[in-house]
Amino acid sequence: MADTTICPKFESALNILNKRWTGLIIFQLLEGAQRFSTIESSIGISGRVLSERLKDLEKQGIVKRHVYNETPVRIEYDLTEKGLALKPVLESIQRWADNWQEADNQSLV
Amino acid sequence: MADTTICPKFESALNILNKRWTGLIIFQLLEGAQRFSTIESSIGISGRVLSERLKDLEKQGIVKRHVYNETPVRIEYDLTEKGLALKPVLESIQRWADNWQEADNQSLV
DNA sequence: TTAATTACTTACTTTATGTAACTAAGTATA
DNA sequence: TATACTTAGTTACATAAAGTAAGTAATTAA
Repeated sequence: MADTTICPKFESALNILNKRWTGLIIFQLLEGAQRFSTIESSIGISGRVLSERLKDLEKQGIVKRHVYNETPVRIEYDLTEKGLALKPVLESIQRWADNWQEADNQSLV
Repeated sequence: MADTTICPKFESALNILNKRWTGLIIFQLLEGAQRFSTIESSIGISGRVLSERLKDLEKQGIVKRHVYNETPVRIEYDLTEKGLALKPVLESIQRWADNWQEADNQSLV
């Protein structure tokens, strides 16, 4: 794949959103900290990919993992400040969707 | 893949952006109508996938294809009103990137 | 006649994602 | 004591998506 001349910050930001599921994961976490299994079932992602995404997002400083030594162990993920800063992005997508998307376009995926 | 309970319009909007390359294609077209080979080389996408994406985007009413019978034939793609309406989305991503992304994060893709 | 140009398509390879079963640590139950 | 349950993953394998490189069709130029 060739290098491009577009702003690298912008490109790396797009590379977060253009991976499948990341948008929905962040959207979910905007509602507050959540556990692995909750995210998994609420957005319908597979555990394999969720695990991969959360590690990516943690590495990028967008998500933070918290371990609570209860029984059984409780682990929660929440957004960092950097992650919370994506809220306007998700909101602008929501606005566009409300104005321009048909409600039954899911099949066009 | 399970059904989710999240707003279907929002989900289908995310499904546009979370396909690889669509964000960059739209970003390019925000600068005005462009031909296939121009988009191809400016963002570094392969012809195979670009062809696929442009068809998708056309089907969703985001991009319009214009044929000019010159020699050799000139074909240009530009954004529809619906496509242009994505400008604020791309701008909010740009803003987030400026504030939060490191310039050298490309490798984290 | 051969080559060049544009906008693709085709065949094949590599990477990403989906599915389902499995593991580890701790606790509860029979 | 052995079995089962829970959460948070991981592993192995299958399918789908994307990358690569070569090919095609139409038209024109050398």
